[in-house]
Amino acid sequence: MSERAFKPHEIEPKWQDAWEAAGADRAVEDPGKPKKYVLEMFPYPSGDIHMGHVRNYTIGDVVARQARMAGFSVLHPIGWDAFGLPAENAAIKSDSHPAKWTYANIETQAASFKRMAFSYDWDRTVRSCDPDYYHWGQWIFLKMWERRLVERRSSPVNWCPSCATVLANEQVIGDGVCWRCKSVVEKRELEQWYLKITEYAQELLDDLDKLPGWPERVKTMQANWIGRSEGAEVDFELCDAAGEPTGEMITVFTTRPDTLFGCTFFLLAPEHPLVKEFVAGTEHEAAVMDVVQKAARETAVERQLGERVKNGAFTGRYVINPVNGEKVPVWVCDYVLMEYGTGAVMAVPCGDQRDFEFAHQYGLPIPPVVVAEDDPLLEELRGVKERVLDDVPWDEAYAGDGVMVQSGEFTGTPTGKGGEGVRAVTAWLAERGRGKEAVNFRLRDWLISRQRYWGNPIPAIHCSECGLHPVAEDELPILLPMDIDVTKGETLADHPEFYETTCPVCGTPARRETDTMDTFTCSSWYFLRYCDARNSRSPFYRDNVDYWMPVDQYIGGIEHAILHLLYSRFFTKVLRDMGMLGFDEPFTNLLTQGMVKKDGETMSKSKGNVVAPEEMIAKYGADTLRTYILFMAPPDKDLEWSYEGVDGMYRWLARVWRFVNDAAEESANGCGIATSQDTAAKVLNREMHRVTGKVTSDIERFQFNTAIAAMMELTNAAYDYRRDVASGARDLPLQREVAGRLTLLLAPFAPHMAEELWLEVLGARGSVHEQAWPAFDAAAAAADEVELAVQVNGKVRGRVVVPADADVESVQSVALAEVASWVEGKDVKKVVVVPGKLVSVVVAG
RNA sequence: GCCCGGGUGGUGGAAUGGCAGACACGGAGGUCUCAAAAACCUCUGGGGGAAACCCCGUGUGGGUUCGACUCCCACCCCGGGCACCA
Repeated sequence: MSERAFKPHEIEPKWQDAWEAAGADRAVEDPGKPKKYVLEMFPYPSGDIHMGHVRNYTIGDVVARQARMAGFSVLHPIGWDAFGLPAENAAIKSDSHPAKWTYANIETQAASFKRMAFSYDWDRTVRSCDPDYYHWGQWIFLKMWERRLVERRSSPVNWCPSCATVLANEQVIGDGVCWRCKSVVEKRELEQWYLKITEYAQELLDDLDKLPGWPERVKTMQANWIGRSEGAEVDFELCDAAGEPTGEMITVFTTRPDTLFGCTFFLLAPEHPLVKEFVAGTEHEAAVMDVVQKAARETAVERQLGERVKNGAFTGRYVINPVNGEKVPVWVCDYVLMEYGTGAVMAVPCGDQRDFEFAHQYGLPIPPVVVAEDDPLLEELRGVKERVLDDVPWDEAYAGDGVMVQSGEFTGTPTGKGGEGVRAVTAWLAERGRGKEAVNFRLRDWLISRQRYWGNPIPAIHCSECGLHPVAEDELPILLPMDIDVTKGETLADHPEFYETTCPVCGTPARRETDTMDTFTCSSWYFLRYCDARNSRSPFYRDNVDYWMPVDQYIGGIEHAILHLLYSRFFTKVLRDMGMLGFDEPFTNLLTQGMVKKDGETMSKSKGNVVAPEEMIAKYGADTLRTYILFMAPPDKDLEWSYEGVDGMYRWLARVWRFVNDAAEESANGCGIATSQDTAAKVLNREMHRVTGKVTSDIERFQFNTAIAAMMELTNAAYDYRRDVASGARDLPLQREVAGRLTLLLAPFAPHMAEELWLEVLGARGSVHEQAWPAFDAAAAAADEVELAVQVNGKVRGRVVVPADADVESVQSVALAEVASWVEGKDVKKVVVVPGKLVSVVVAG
């Protein structure tokens, strides 16, 4: 037989050109079809594509291609997250300009994506470093400013000495290192720009419940990051240096107001403004300032190291506990954080492990106020209202549920997390105006300013006469100047021609802001821009966004579980409140794909274990690479690269190729007969229908590995048929139908080969990618006879073949006969028949 | 410490509570060939047995069930996130 050889390198470029010329992948708003927005996180143009890209974008491409065949109007766009520090570092290394490096890499990656046959609508390409994109990033910033969501203020911030810029909280990862360069982050007190994401903390938390299509893991991480705590704010009255009440209040946040009677000291963060005021010129100044300075010097890493020693010092001042009027000493200590709550804490050593340790260290009293029901101590203290015991006999604090003791009128109240005691004490305080219910979040505002050149300029002007002003909307975009030499370490702050301007309010000489925005501001709305990518009057029109959004399927790495995904949710909610769009959440379904590893480790140049996608395309073709990377593991799990596995995938595709060619040729020559009644043909026909259903449902559930396995089973069934049935006796129309079906099912995975088989081998009309996805026929997939396992007391002792529609009684009797020797002489207690599966016989004796 | 995942052959991995190990890689043997490659065929969890077949087996120990990789309880190990957050 003179069949055509499988030559991926000839057919792949041919079809890529043909599809591009035909504009095959353009997204069209077709009112006659349901829409589907399939999106993969856009890449950073860091150089050649790597296997992580191949995996991410292949997953998305299979989903997009299958959706088109299944009758959806599909938006599947691509772009580049093109601002950022690596471009500056690369420019310094190569004595070049970040723009040059960035655009060159975009070209390289785009060419690779085309070679991989990713079916993008290239007309909608977005590059975040293009002025027509970052223009609208600046515009959104101004709109946020109008809505009081932008703030410039001074606070302790994270500083990366290697990147020479500040970082957002979310960008400090692991043991206090920079997310990008892994350097140890320092604390500095600086004035910076913030987006007030905390205004949306509650909604960002609540709306996680609106995302059933997100992995539980990601939602948990976001919920933990937002970190909501319920409790109360309690006002303590300050005393003056002589210990006399001043009438002035200081507020603390606590989750356990029910333990207020156990408060024996009061703590201030080292950075708290009252600290210096309290100790200035007193005998306590030296010791307190020692604690303050030590805390300031401490790096994030030092804080992580081993068992932390708590440092503290008495300030000489007192506050008054509102529930019992007790005078409580005020200490400064390094485990209280200025950024959380009010920077002041009521210490309850019997109920909080940190306070417990601190009290031990400095010899402060630890009176028990909440005692567990099963604690013998409760017998001694039950009903005791006044403080009679000053030190608990415990080795550690008790934070669980229990009964209040030594707590005045509240003594005897059951309490614990959300217990009655919490509500009772809070209500008591509220009645007297000394406290109220309160909620605190761990989430901090998003620090977005960066002291770097290659980013979106912040559109603001500093006037020494009249303050800080936004740039006028019609002056946007503030163009990022190109004549900056980063190889000399220059930033915008080194270029007067950029920053010298006049104040838009008073007209005096003023200074333009020289910080740029965090790149994550660019990636927080790019998915909206794709819906209306060439709009020059607005970031996007609402009609277009409301048509395509929300993203039906979003695909990307787990490393963005908090960062990008949280910021994008925030932007979406703000834009919704601005009336720019009409939905609450940007990404309906999220798939976090696993990493591609080699020898158990992530691929990296320094480890020398990188497998280059382009080399694999050159050796096997893109179809093999695409199919392989989906077959090796479920998409959300890590994948271990195997060269042998790629060989195997190539072999299978070649096997499919030969079968389709043989089936087409035999059909054309007519060297067989139609005998679709025989058993072998029935088996093959059924397998074709079963596999159609399996591949369809597996793609829906992102189980690409089992979808491919099912297609392999169909291939094997086809080869079994050809082996078992002599060439003159084959059912040629069936063979041809199977060949066509396999080609259609394979189209999203191996698009070039499927197209070649469809048009050139099977001689069909119209691109395979424009064909309707084959419908699943359950009746045709059903067998008329089924084999059942017969169990006796849970063990398989035989098998019977029965008609698929056999009634329970006849199945039972056939099954009992099959296992007669196991049942003989025993008492049959029960027979369970599971249709199509098995028969379970229970015997005794 | 708290919160998520996960633990199945030599390997990657399959199994709406229903025959554990689909599919593939690797391995062994074979067909074709002067030979090799390719292709094709057979076998491939462990133990016992000549064989039919039997016993054991999804991290460990219990439980629910006619039946558990799957559900429940306790524990061990691995990976990830958070962590002096009051």
